[in-house]
Amino acid sequence: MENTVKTRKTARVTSRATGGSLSSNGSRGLRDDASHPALNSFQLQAVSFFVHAFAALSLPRSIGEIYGLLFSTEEPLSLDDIIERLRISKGSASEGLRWLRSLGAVNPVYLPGVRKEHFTAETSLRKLATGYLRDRINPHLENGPERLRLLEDSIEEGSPESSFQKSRTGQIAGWYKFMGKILPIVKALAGKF
Amino acid sequence: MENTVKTRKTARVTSRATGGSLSSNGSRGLRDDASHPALNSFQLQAVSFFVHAFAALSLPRSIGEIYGLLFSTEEPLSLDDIIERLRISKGSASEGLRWLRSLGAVNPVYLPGVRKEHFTAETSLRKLATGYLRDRINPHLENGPERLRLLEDSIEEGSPESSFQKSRTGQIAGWYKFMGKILPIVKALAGKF
DNA sequence: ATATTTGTTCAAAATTTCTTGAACATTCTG
DNA sequence: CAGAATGTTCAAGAAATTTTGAACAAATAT
Repeated sequence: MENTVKTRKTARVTSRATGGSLSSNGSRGLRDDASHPALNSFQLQAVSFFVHAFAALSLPRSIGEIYGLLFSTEEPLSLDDIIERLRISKGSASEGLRWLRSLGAVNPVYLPGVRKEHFTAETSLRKLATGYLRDRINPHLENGPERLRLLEDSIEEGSPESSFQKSRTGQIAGWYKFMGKILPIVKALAGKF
Repeated sequence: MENTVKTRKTARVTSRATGGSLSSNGSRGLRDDASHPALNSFQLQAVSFFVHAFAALSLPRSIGEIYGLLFSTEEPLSLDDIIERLRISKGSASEGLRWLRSLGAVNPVYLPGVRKEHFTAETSLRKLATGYLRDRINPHLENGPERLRLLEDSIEEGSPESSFQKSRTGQIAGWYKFMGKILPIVKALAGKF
């Protein structure tokens, strides 16, 4: 469902693991153009790490890159810092930051006397998990009851299948109950880390 | 990150919710050509339901369609039954079934005297959750220790950042511990549904 | 052994998703 | 207020993923 390794227009190279073992610099492809601030080895490795981790959630590479850079950098960075260092477009950086911000994965830092907005990575597991669940999981669960009702309404009452169909919708109802139970547990446990 | 609604070559139409509320038949686009077995309303609704649910996990539509059809059909279905009823290609059906089978989301049913392999949907939450975690989550977690070591090895010992970098890698180590704790809980609770 | 049925694989086409870059909006500065 | 700085949006292009369909392989029947 995801496999190949291809080259990009720019110097960036996808880092999809080729099945085999991890190269010491999992994702290269951050151009190191003398005139621009290069990433140190920890930052490079962190970007690689998060690009991979975010890909596991089918999230775009640019988001992993941005989070990885902020995660591995102590000072707050501005949009332009991110663009320069990762050599991604303004559009990607802006949209990526917007996404991370809405999740709560990134914290705005107000630096007195500085115009540009700066950000640091949020690393609290509780906040990250809560944000992810809120933004990516809940929206689907909220539709749940309505979708379930649609399904129930389509049961062919009186037909020979109706009994089977009822057991199936019952099954789904159980799945929703499971989600209702497990999510609070996840949040609670995440709070301990 | 996913938004538009477009038309396909065939009669299929994407069912990406347009933000608004759910149409009574969320995903149409299953051609209803007089010569082929049509889906009943419950099946149509179920396919729509699972296409949507699987999309939440960024899984291909065809997989949702296949699972939805099996879920909503009492009798075991063969590859050809699936192709006919969903009007998808042999390739998609075969690969989709392979994927569902490897997850354990689909059960082969051996019908005496019947050549074709037939399948029913597995609906046990425990089995589905276990399969999903095994196939899609564990592989990433297994790389974890190696990736973490790469990151630790890239810490610039002695530099002013090294302390910060150590706290960051410590953070990640904590995340892995969290996963180690939560996954068994998820499996255990799933077993109760 | 040969033909037929069943299922898999994979290159090319279709589709979706992501990225870029430039236009636009907004806020600040002098 | 004009101009500069900062950030957002979005259409077009690039890249990645999914689907198709046809060739191939395997298994069974005749």
